[in-house]
Amino acid sequence: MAIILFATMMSTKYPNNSTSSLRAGSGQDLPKAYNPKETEDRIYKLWEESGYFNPDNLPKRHKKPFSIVLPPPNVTAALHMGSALMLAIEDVMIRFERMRGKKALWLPGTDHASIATEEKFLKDTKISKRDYVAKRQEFIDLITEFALKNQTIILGQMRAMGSSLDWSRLKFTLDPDSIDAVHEAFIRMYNMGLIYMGSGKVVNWDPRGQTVVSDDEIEYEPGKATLYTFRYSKDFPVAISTTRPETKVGDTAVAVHPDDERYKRYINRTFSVNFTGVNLSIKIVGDPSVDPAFGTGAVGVTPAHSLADSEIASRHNLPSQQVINEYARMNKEAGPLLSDKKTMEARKIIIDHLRKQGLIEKEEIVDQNIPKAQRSGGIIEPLPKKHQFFVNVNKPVEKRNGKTIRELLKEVVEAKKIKILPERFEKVYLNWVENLRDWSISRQIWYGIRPPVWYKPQASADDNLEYTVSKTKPAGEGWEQFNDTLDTWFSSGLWTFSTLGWPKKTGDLKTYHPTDVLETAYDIIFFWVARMILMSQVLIGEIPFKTVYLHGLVRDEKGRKISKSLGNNIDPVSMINEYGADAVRMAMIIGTSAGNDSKVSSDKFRAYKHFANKLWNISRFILMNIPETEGIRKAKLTEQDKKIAEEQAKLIKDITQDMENFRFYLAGEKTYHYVWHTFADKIIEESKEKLASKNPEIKASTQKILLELLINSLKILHPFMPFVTEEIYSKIPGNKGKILMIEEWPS
RNA sequence: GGGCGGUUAGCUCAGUUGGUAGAGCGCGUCUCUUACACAGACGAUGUCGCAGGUUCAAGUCCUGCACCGCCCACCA
Repeated sequence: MAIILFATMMSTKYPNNSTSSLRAGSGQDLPKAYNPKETEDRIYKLWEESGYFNPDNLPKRHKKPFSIVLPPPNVTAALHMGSALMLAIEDVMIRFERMRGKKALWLPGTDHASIATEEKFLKDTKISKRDYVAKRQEFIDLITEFALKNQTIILGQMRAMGSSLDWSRLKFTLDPDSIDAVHEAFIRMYNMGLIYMGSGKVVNWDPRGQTVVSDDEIEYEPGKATLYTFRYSKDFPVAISTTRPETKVGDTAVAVHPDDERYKRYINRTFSVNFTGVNLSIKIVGDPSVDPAFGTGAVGVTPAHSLADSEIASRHNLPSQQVINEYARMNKEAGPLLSDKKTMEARKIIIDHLRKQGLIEKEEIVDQNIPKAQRSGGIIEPLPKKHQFFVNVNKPVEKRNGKTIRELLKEVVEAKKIKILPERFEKVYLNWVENLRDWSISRQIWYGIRPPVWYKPQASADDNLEYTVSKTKPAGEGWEQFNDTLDTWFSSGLWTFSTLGWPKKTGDLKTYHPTDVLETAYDIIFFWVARMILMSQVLIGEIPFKTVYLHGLVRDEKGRKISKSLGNNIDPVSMINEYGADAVRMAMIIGTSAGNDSKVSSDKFRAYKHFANKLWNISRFILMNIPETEGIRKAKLTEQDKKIAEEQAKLIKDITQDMENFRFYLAGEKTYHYVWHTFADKIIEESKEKLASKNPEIKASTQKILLELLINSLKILHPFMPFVTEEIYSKIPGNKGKILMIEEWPS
């Protein structure tokens, strides 16, 4: 039915073969509609075979280097629309700079993303890590297989987007040279005293993921909790308040404000109490961090299970007693009543006990944020853990004039050595630096890079571990490498220079570092952007990039965040298949300003698909009216046509400025508007009469101006819509063998 | 508790340095005209969240407020 209808439409529309009446010209060979599917693979192959993705192969005019490293996608899954936006913007920048004569390098890579990949793998396969305790290598092999499968998909998606990445420089964070760079970085920072092993520091423990996580990997979920006010025992002089009574068996002190008249006389006295069958020795200390107005003004200090309390404890030399283990259960030290109970069960038991003893003075419901591990969702249990490595952010770095990491991080942005766009994120960044604590880099994840640290499991006492830091196994018997792996951001923090060959002194490093732009989503400004600045400051004394351009998050049609659990992920390749890569790119870029979230909508994709087709038909019309180009190029422009050329030159100047100032959405929109509503609707419409003119000068001038406008339009559109413009460019008579991708940007 | 963003046409969103509002989709009428119906011509629709202020002039700058959203800190 549909087919018949279509055929009828066609026949009524074109009763007599209308194309045959057209003048001779290559345009008549072109189909009526642009076909992205038929074009894209062919054009991408043409680009790849030209070798020009690799800046080393670019013609001589490309002198000044321009470089961007691609934020390496995690090999957890196929790319989503956010990555498509990233690829589109970065390819626009690279193609623009390449055409302007820069030696443009866009360096591709992927990230093993240790914790994220491991979590995703476990979820997808329903494998239990416990079953592999004795078979760690087997487990790693399975994840590697999973990761490589995703990597293959990802690299295909990047190509489908038209990304002009230099594949000859492709990197993966687990490549041998990348691992070597990580080891080198670790060793250097260790020797500089910037990496240290904590001895039982309180860490953020994720009982579900069974690993330590950094402060940045915690998300807070709003919730309610009961705040209990009670005394440890009847004869204890002060009452304390807590939402976590189960931790109180680990208390070693009560802190009050030093000037609090109510408690002043007890300060520095120690009391012995029996609390739920456990004998506690509680010292009352005066500490200015205590707010006398909150609760009773007295805090039970649990050094082992609270970061804040551990800080109080270190100020007063208090002992620490761990009572909760790594499975979020009470340990033996919690006493026979609580031992081996889950923390929530223990809480009930303690509350029952306190009620029976009449020790509770007050119960109230309060708002409380529950800290959860970002990846696994496990509730964070602060606890002391041995043999964990940290990056010291407050230690003076000798090679950097004695400035600390925190100072260095602050300085480069405040002094505008690194520009962050949109500017408001500078504040966000600086606020993070202000609150920065030592960076915990040890993870109990298996899929990742182990630190270059060796120890003797048999010979070493747990408390006094003998270890050595070196790339290779030390001489002698019994040495084994640490089982922990490093935070995935430790390796990606090196990305701008490890991908260029560091620690070797390569030509690439000299030519392309610091990179020009780091383009990424704003949600990894702390995880990644800040860590890259940190690593390059400390290890090579350079900034990693001159400008940070942050794009927003891509949301679904309802404005929701794209997530696996909502199942609202859209595969960019399915959109490309439906609308063409050029349309997807345009739709992602236009109407999306820096740092602001955007929504995907099929309407928008369709609109830009229509635009690609419009451009196609504009070109078809012009090519139909231009039999050859040589004579036309020699023709003289009429005054009127000169004006038209000037107007286009003005627009080009304008959009060039927009491009230079990272206003791609404006440049794209202006170009779109010009091509459709000025070039097609006005100039071409008016040209029809002139092309039919008996005056050969008018006709020649018209042909010349149309061709010029078309060529320039193709050039300025090329960064946005590389496929269709390249395809049309190759159809212009006289362009055989030319590649639009490296043609000169018009001015 | 601190900080940030948004509030502009029915919907989704642009609006670069202040000069009486734009795009896409949608809507109405007409149109096979030397390319394109994935099109063209014409058209309707906004007191630019609210209240003040600066200015010859404010969506655009300043102050306050409301609602929506985000980030950071985290008090036991």
